Amino acid sequence: MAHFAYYSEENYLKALYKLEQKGTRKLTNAALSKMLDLNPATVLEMVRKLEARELVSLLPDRSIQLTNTGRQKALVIIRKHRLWEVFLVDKLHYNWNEVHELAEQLEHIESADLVDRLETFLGFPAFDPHGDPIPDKEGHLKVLQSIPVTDCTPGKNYLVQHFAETSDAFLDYLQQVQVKPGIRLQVNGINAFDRSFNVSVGKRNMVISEKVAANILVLPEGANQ
Amino acid sequence: MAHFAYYSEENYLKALYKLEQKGTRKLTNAALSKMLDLNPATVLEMVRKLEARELVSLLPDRSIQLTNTGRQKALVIIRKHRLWEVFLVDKLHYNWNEVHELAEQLEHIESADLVDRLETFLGFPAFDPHGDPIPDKEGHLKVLQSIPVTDCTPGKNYLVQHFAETSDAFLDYLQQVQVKPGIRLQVNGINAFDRSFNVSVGKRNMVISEKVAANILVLPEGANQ
DNA sequence: ATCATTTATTTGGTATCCCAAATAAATGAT
DNA sequence: ATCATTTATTTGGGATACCAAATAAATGAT
Ligand SMILES: [Mn+2]
Ligand SMILES: [Mn+2]
Ligand SMILES: [Mn+2]
Ligand SMILES: [Mn+2]
Repeated sequence: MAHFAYYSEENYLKALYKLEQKGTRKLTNAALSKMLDLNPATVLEMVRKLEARELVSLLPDRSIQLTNTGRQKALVIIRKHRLWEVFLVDKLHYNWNEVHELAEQLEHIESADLVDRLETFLGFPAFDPHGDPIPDKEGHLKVLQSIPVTDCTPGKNYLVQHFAETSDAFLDYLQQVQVKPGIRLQVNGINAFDRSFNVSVGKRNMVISEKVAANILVLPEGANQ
Repeated sequence: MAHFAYYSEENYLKALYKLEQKGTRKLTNAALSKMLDLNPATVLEMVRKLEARELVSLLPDRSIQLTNTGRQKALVIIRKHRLWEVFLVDKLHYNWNEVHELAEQLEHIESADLVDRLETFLGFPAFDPHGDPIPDKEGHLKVLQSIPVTDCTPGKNYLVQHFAETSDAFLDYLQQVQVKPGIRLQVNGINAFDRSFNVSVGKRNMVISEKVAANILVLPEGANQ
């Protein structure tokens, strides 16, 4: 085993990929520092190392861009992270809101084929326990057509697909109110006063804040995954 | 997750435990450096850090001794290492001679209960794929009464238990000649010329060098494990 | 006891990642 | 255009973990 693990490099690439996916137009040092919760000086230093390794490009306007190599590497880490999460939930019976931190560690295990064997063992799952798609061996990621609950047509049936937020606080909340991927959801109405949402989830009626509604992403029932 | 992993500390403790078990009477810096394949200056520096952390004691004769805390920590790592090896062989279908390096990484995953869940999932195995006993939750390790093939009574039946050597070269050799834990072994005779051993392994007869014989550890057939 | 070899230790580096504090540059609101 | 705020960058450090080369100390064989 190599003595330098380059865990950090992998975490930076993943963070950059996530910012890129979020549609952040100009990927700044400040945004990346905030996402990684690290000092901007640290991040600047590291980004320059990543540039030397040709994993990111620093554009003239000082914005940071993943190279194809960098993006590919990020997708490998995401693939590993999500497959380990499936393992933890399906095989070790963790709750789906408990596995993220462990997967943060496991995603860095270095091996040519461990993750592929894991995928086979798990029966080639398409989604992780949070409803996020798992990149295939070639790094291809399914693009989801999901929309936030705030954009749902009232009265129409939807299926919860995944979530825009991934914080522990939000996942714990979802666990508590029993909202998870695959469950049926319908918007019954919106309270004009605070823009909170009356929804049916499974067989229960409940009220969720606009903020929560914006972070639950759903698919129209019967749509292709 | 803490940013300092202390992988090295764990590897040092494991190495010290193994030297201790091997019966090395005076545990020197030189022996530890050789086992870890690191520069003696590096090892000395690290041993002093371990002493500051009260995981080892440096005796007046400059020998290194694990404290109880240090030994307990070593046993936790060994427990994790061996359970991950069982996972890799039983669930991901690796060969038993391919899993050591991967387990070297996986043993460092930090979690309060991952290893216990893994143990449950694997059905509480008593031994790893190499025949070595797995410490329990409290760090208790079965003491094996195994003896090297060089000490066997010719004509008597034995079962291969585990191995004194764990190098890749040796494990690959064993895989090639199909010697693995659980297989029956009998010494038919010893060649006076080079002290090589004529043995029956399973249903086959073969000749093994004295060095190989010394590194295969067996139990009399019918003995308590 | 002497001398050669081995072992332990010191010294001065390196690489990876991280920080705080100071400064410089860019941005934005008036 | 001016000034305040935000962002980027520089500078000087720190921790973990490693190395090579020089020196000191211990060991062992004669
Ligand atoms: Mn996750
Ligand atoms: Mn991570
Ligand atoms: Mn290890
Ligand atoms: Mn083993």
